Amino acid sequence: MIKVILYEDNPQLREGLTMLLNGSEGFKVVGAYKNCNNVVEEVEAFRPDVILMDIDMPGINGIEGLKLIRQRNFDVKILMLTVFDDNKNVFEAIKSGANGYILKKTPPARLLEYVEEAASGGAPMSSSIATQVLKMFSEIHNHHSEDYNLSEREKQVLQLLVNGYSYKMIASEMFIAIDTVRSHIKKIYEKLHVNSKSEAVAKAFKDKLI
Amino acid sequence: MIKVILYEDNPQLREGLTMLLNGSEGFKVVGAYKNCNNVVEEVEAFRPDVILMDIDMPGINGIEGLKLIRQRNFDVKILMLTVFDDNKNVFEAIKSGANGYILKKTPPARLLEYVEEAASGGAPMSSSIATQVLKMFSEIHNHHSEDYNLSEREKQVLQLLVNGYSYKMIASEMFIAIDTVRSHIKKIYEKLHVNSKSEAVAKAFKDKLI
DNA sequence: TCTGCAATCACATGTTGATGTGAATCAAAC
DNA sequence: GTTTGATTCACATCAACATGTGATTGCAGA
Repeated sequence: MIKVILYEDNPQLREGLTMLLNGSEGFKVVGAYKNCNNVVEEVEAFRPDVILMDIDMPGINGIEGLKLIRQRNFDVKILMLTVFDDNKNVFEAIKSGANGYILKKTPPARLLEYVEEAASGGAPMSSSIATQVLKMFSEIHNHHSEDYNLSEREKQVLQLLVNGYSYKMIASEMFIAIDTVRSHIKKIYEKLHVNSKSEAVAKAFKDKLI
Repeated sequence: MIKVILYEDNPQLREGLTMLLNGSEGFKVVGAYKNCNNVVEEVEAFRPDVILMDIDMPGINGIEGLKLIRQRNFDVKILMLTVFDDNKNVFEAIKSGANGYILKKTPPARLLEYVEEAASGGAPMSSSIATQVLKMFSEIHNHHSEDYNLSEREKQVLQLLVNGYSYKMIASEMFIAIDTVRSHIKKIYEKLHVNSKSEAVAKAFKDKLI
């Protein structure tokens, strides 16, 4: 039996979901509220397996509710419910520890599957949401477009710069003269189009050269 | 009619998938290969809507195949197939532009749904994979542990340092004397436990203070 | 009220970094 | 077989940075 709490401000939808879940084998709604104002107490009292959490609610909204629950380390799966696949909220919810993110227009049968999936440790997502997540992910990790044609030796020097080494330290670390270090760094600046150590370091991080 | 190409080295599974898809309304297998050695030519020739791509194959493997296809900007959805939800491969596939990632043990009916979902722009994922993706995501974005008690003014200075400003530029940007900039920076170094501009910049990035 | 502390400025001194100019060696590419 | 570019080193000069020491102002909390 999967115990569920609903947070949803729209009374019709709240009632509808309650009836759907209570009318289905293996689900039981142990609470249904129109906002998250007492979310911690409610979760503590009823210890649900899954929470269906609307995002847009008056008072404490779904994202804030999610954070409050996660702060307390309750072992509960939280499925976010939303009308739109709004980029910003998806991002925020996921990094705050939501277990899934589904659209309200999800058909009832599919919704029951999602709740079961969440309860058993999965991460159900409406496909439009999943697409967004993958897109965000690949955007984050495909930033390293350029590599500026740094030579091996130049990369080593840049690495040491990033680690906070002075020219002198780099020279002794690499067993070369300090003037050679200067040469390399000059070349690096040309290639990265910068003209100071800290700009080079910043660029190394930004472009994930390091 | 969704045109599909399969890449799968195991002959039984390849045959099985071909029969499953060809035997189902709305799907047609236009090619089935045991490796990616000619992947670009094959995709070019048959212009499939969806590719089912095994990861572990002799010769050019699935990840490499994926990258080859994405390099050419073919408009094709690629579903990765794998036995395990191996962290490293999931990560690599997603950032290389896979549209979905599913386990081989996926039941046939569900697999057909996934192919349809991919064809219509979704991002089907087996739930254990989705869980991993969300976990990776929230790990990446919950790194900002400390904030070192920097004052507002100090944060401003650090921000400008990160942007590559010199002391002189910071002074004129903030309408203060250069000696005041020095004072702030000295304080910042103390708080961050560093002793050079580039170390401070590096730390700002690492700890996501900026 | 007194005490921190953030924010501001000043002066001095030594270190480090940035840039210019020049040159030698060696391997790979054309 | 010459050119290109990576790697190495040298000398010189000026700008930028790091550090120390000290001082004033003004706000906020004990």
